Amino acid sequence: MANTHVKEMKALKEHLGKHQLKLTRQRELILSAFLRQEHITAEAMYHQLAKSDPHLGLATIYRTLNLFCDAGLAQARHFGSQTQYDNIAHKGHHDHLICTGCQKIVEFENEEIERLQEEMASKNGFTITTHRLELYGLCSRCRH
Amino acid sequence: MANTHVKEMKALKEHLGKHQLKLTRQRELILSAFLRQEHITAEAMYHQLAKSDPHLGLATIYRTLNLFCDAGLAQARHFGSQTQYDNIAHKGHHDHLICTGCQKIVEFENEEIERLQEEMASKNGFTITTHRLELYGLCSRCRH
DNA sequence: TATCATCTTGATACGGCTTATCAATTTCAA
DNA sequence: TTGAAATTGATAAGCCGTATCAAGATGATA
Repeated sequence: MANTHVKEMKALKEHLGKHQLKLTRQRELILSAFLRQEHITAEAMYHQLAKSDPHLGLATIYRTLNLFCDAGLAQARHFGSQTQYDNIAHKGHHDHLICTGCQKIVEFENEEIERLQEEMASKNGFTITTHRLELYGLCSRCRH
Repeated sequence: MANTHVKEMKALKEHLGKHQLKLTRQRELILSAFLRQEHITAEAMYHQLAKSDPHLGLATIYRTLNLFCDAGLAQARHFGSQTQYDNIAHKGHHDHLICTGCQKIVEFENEEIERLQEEMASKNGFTITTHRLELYGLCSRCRH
């Protein structure tokens, strides 16, 4: 495990400890691979990791990515017929523009929107830990 | 068919005409039910319409809702494991503040955020048809 | 309005994605 | 080191949406 991901590793261990779960070789491997991505599907990760560990099961990948969601490291997003697991660390300021024609995804960030979100939250007594903003529509190509 | 939905009916007929498709009893029934909703799943509509027409097939609902998407009356959006069909005519959106402690959901609206969304979209060549904004965090009560 | 090519429907089989199941294995606190 | 408890891998099962196809409905045409 690269020491660049110490923070996330620590967060995971904390979650595991709190819920009587165990740190396994597979969980370390999957975390390491996951943190290198901005977002990935279980299937894609399965093929990617087949090289380092040919016996790693697809079910384990699904279970582990869902575990990361519980631990606050990942966020699941349903798109098309698949589930994308977003890396929260990268995603912090990445919102999505999604073309419903060709499924293209464009990422963007806007500080002003973030600021207004904070404002709306505090106005309602909330403290935001994460958010999700997706704009659906047609890209210039698909509009015709 | 209620005469309140004349405009949408006309749009549908236009699409049907252009593509050599036919206007059927089922399509009229489903359109009428669909326009009363802001968004609905095929399954939900299936149960809802079972009263008026017990023989209406689920496949027909899926086909017809997808047809509405093609005709520009509806917009499919993947949510959880299901597909929500949004009524395009309903433009008023509410966004959500979701407490991860007690699961409370607070709805809010912010014109400025909507405006900035449009801005980001057009900057990337997109035309937005719908969006989704969810802020996750803790409400004042759960913060302690 | 009767005809009939074409489209649509309803029932259901099918396929893709994700989760449940369970025996064997691994983890980790004592 | 030991053993209770969690995890894994293989795969069955489940869910959602689409494809298939015979039977029925539609609507352009005469």
